[in-house]
Amino acid sequence: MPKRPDNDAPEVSAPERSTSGRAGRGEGRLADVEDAALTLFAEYGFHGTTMKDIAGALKMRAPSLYSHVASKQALLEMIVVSMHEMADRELRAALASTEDVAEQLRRAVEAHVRFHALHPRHWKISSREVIHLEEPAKSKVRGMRREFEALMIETIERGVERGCFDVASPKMTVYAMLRMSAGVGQWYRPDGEFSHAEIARYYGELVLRMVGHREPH
Amino acid sequence: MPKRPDNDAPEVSAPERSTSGRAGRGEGRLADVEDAALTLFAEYGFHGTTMKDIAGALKMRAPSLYSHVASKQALLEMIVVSMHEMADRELRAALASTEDVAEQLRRAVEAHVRFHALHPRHWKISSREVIHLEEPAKSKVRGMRREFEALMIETIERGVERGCFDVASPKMTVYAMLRMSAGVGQWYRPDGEFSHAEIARYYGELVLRMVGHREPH
DNA sequence: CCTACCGATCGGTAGG
DNA sequence: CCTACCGATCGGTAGG
Repeated sequence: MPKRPDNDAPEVSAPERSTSGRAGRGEGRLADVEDAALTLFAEYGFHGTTMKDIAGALKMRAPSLYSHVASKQALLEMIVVSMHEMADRELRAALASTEDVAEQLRRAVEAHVRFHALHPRHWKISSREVIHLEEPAKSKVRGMRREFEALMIETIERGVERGCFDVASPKMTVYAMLRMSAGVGQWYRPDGEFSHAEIARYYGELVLRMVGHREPH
Repeated sequence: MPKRPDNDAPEVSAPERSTSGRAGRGEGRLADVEDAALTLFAEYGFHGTTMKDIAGALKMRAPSLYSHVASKQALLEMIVVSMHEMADRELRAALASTEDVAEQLRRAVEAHVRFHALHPRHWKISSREVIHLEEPAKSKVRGMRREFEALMIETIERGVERGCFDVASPKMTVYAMLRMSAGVGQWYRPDGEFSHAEIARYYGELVLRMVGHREPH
């Protein structure tokens, strides 16, 4: 049995005011519920977290949650879908920010690493709980992932065509770099040895080495 | 709710004989129980799998499992601990197989990639369910992981000292390569585009590029 | 936002 | 290996 705080009664460890900066009632409460779910799902898993746990973190009773969210499943959907939308937006912005394909790749990796360092709960939940998403959300998310990978693969292929990358398999290379970047969210700590900016820079360099980029940068 | 097969009665999809090749009774049954748990925990998560599910996969009733295993928790422990022992053994064998540090690193990566390609269920469970391990198993596993990382970091440091690697942060480099190698278990398919031997070879090369290895190999 | 409560299901035990 | 059954807890609803 997972050791998770018992919430037989509302507790005193919750945010005193709304995370979204609002007054603690109204539409801002949905953001609070999502934030509590984010922390608890990431720590104990979707099935290891109960609606009572989430409510307890907000000093509420479980049934009260249902005035803000339709179901536990809907909470999971919000978390996973919004994460993929954010990551996709950042990737597209990085790719659109320059014409130099090596610089596109570097910025894409830096953005991705920073994203995972700053949103570790989202990826932890997304990666391990997709299987528990109901349709059509599950297919939607899987499609978004494939699209994300395709954008990265195309970028590397473009670099190979232009002669600045030396890559035998763009697909395997992308799988490798996406996993290592996402992995940052599992070991990065804000008070740790490296800042997220340092890590992003370092991983950007690692990836340029992986693709055999030569020119001075 | 996860869509997992209902097992109101024993079903007909289970192994007809013991996975371990024994007669289907006796000590071989423990291996069958572990194998069924491996598949179901990997697919639906530890909390998303019930003892009834595991029993159903073996055409049994849930209470019968308890003559082979002490608890659901004990099953999780067996899976996670044995995985880390296997991976550790393979790493040490790779490091001991040659004096050339670049070759040590290459073989370590190849072994690690192959391991994750061949045992994807073990890592999927280990990575997401450590949190649900009870003490002292949880601390033991975390110690084994740190030791594994330390062995890899030392290898890279040795390469830097000998002048064959160019690495600014062995620690970050190891985190990166371990994540990307473990990630193979999540996309490799036996009937897919690449064989696990091809992937291992490719990832070995990627890592040698990451560490700035130059000499011809 | 609450109390009261629902049917379903959980991991595990008793006792054969 | 089984049936019968335990206390606890689950997500969610009713009705304020």
